[in-house]
Amino acid sequence: MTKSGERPKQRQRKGLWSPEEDQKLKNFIISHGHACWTTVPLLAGLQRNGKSCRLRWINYLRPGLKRGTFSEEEEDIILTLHSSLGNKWSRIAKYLPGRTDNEIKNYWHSYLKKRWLKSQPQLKTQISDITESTSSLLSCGKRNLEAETLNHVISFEKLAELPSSSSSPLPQQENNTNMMMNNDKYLPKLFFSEWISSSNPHIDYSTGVVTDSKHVSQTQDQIDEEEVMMINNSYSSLEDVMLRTDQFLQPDHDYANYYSSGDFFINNDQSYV
DNA sequence: AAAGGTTGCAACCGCTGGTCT
DNA sequence: CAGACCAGCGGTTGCAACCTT
Repeated sequence: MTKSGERPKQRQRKGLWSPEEDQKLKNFIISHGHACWTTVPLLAGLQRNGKSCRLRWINYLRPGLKRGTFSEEEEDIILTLHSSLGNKWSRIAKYLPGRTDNEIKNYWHSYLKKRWLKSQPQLKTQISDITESTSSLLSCGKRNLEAETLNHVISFEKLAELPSSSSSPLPQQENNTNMMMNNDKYLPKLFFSEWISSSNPHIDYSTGVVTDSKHVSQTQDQIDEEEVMMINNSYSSLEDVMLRTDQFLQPDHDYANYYSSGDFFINNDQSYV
């Protein structure tokens, strides 16, 4: 450290990350977490700045990230949320588990914006129609994915306005298929990452950060296994999430036990266990 | 096959707001 | 209260891969 508190100037690398750098960063954060991003590169032996490490971790290395193309449901969510939130990519990303704000932003600029511009007048009409018809559709039990997507999004938007509460984030809502009773027994599947972060203290899957030193000794295999489980979970479709929230959990189940046993997740054949 | 254009994505930059001293 | 520091966010850039001519 210099007199002014600056760290000694070290030649910092820029540009694409090498597999070796990725491995170093991943290993370091998995075993130590990141108390302060500016110290991470120093302690991990990387010639990068903390900001770069943080970005690399969040956008590429952290567990639970979904890779690959966006589903139609995800596209719809982005379009709908963008119409109400604007370019609030981080907020939009909160509703798409496994997707990063950067990924969503890139997808918007490269593809969705064009689609949106093309279909905007049509989209407005659709949304207004959907809004009008949602309550009647739901009351007669008819499945309409678009209507339910919108309803879902509206519910989540309200949720986002609430003060953060990891244990029980859901507001009381009536006549809404996506919001269950606010008693921690029924929750929509989209909140899995938040549940895991609260029920599994050593890894916060919303950021992928190891937070509890008691678990530092966890092996790479164990972590990889959890990562795979998380990824598998992320690939459940929005329809699964929205239409089956009443099925996938029974009252009185212990989420932490579900998580640790693996029973919590969906089988490959998409049946719930 | 080669050159030029386009696209997609990773990473950087600058700004903002929160926290600490 | 002011300044320093940091994390997070959104806009922008750079570049490799792909496509078109």
